[in-house]
Amino acid sequence: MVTQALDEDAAVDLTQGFKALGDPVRLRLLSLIAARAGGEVCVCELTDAFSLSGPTISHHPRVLREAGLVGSQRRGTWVYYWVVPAKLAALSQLLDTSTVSFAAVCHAGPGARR
Amino acid sequence: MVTQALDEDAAVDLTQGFKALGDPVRLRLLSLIAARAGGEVCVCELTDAFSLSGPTISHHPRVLREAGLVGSQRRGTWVYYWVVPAKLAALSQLLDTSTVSFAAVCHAGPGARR
DNA sequence: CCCCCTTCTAGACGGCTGTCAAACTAGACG
DNA sequence: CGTCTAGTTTGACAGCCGTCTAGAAGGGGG
Repeated sequence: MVTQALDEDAAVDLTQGFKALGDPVRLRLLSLIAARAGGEVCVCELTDAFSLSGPTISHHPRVLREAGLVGSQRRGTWVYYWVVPAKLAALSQLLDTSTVSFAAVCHAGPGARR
Repeated sequence: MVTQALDEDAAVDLTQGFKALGDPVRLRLLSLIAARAGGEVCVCELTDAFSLSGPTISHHPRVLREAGLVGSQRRGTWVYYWVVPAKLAALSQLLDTSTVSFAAVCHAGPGARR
């Protein structure tokens, strides 16, 4: 069954998510958004939470958004961000050693492999 | 109180793990190791699975090891790697939106904590 | 229409990171 | 000891990434 693991394409795709999480600022940013039960957080709140320049703060949510981990919308003057639970769940499940984890994604067939 | 999320120290610590996963080669490497029910995989098998130079292959498991995601041991001529389920579980749980996730780590309250 | 506030874009810069070739170390086997 | 295989270390180099400053774009309010 599972002697084979992730094929390259799947790995690259998933990597996007993990790469986005691989920065302290973004991880805190995401946690800040996720911790908000209401779901939405205004960028201005994010700016206040870090001692970083505006553009830098602006940069990180974009990375999270491009990785599919959060969504965003402008309403009037302010921009709001919210998490995309499905994407987080997908990454979470991959690491969950108590489930099929890697095995499920991997298999891509018996001999497939570059 | 959970309006606040991950503090910086916690974020940096967790980031190590995600950063290690943020590379297609390492993700595939890890999946290759994790998919092995026996648990252990010889480096030579990893080398065969990728078309990368020896040193490069050698580099990636080291990153995984330094992130605490895998362990390694030399036995005779060969070196073996195995996963550290606890570490993977910790990362997985953080992303599991059905649990306390970020909230739990952040709050640093009643005893619990990484 | 003009100004202000919020947010993003553009460009630049320094540091980190993935890769390789070359050389070295650790064991096994005569 | 000599030599072969397995793996790591070292050093170099290109490309990516996080950060900043400066400036632009989207809207609200006099």
